Amino acid sequence: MRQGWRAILEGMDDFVVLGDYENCQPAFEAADIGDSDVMLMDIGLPGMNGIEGVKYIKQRYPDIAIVMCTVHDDDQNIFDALCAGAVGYLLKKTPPDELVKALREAANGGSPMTPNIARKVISTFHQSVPAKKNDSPDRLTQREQEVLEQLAGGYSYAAIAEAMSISLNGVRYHIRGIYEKLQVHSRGEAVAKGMKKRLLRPLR
Amino acid sequence: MRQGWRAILEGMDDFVVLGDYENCQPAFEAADIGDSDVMLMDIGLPGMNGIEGVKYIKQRYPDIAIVMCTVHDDDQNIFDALCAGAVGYLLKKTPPDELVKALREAANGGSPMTPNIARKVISTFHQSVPAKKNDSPDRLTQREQEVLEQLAGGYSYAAIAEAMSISLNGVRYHIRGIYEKLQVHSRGEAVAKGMKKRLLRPLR
DNA sequence: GGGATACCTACATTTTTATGCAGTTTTCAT
DNA sequence: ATGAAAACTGCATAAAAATGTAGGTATCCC
Repeated sequence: MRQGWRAILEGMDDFVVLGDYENCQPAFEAADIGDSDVMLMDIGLPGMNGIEGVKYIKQRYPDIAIVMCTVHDDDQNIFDALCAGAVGYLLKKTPPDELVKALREAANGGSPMTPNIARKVISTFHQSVPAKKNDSPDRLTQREQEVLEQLAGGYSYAAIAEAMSISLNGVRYHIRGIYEKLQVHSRGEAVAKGMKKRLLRPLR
Repeated sequence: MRQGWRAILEGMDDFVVLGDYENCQPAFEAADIGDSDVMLMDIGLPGMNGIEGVKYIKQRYPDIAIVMCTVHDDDQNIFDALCAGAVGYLLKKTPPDELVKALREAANGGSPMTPNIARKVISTFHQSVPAKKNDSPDRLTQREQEVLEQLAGGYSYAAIAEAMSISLNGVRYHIRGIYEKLQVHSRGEAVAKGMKKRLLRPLR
């Protein structure tokens, strides 16, 4: 597969293949590794796996655009790779012409992904819908939602009280409601659970 | 512009245009609005803006795939739209053939985006690189990083102590370090700041 | 052989949080 | 008109968390 791609890429006049390796070790020892603009990386590799490989490269050469190309399409691997610093994520079944297009895109500041993976990524932003009147046995009230957001922001009860123009006890009242509905017993847990349940937007 | 797109889409035999509207109000009143598979939405609209529009639709018809198509390419608008529930984000300069392709992609479970926007989205996953020995006047130590992750998980000091096999005071020791380096005075603030600084992976 | 840094323990004190209990007001649906 | 739900207020107490002070041990660098 590697050989095939090398051949294809060498055939394009806007690509130069600096090297191809079966695993991270020899690749990272190559003298010209730092000259790469784009790097294609697998995950299931002998020795250091691809995700660790991404971290390693990112630490030394932060400007190389790394695109994952692997058979793994589970959330864990996808998000781990992206967190590690990969800019794109393709599956091995990607046809050659799309791969070439993807590499160009990566080199030009884009982030090539399969449509499916793109949707997974985008979905992490979606907040849970308030839902009119139905389902969730105990969804947060308007005010509770507001308090939860403040909690996530790291403000003290006193600060929240002031921001919301209510008393300290008022804040306590809402927090009680939040804890009960979320089934937690501390601020940290509430925020963590709020994130998981998409009640809070990722605070970035 | 709307008229142009309508004409183009009506020309495709796999599209049926249910309607096109200048703003949200009349669109949401259309009887067949719920039958849509895909919806194209602008942001700068008279009356209810596009982001609010997305929320409104998502609440009533969660299965409609909404693709933003707008001139706004600033982070705020992009992420607000995605948080509100949009599955794709295009710019108005998108040529017709790509737009059609994007709408098909959206209908088939994909998330069309311009390469630039895709990179912005992916970048939110990237964690700050540990950095060998240089810069950041006070970056967290290995252990502090671990503790911060536990804090973000919502665990109590006691739980963290057990998980890390150190004493309660050991946990306190590291938390001190974190607070000082992050210039905060509470758990919530530390987690919030850790997220902003990309020290923590978005906990989704 | 220092000196700096990370890692850890222990103890004490003050602030915040978490919870229990009680009561008032407004709104909204039956 | 009645009742449930939401949005508060107050007071009290126990449990956590935040901070200050004071050590002790490794490791790495010059």
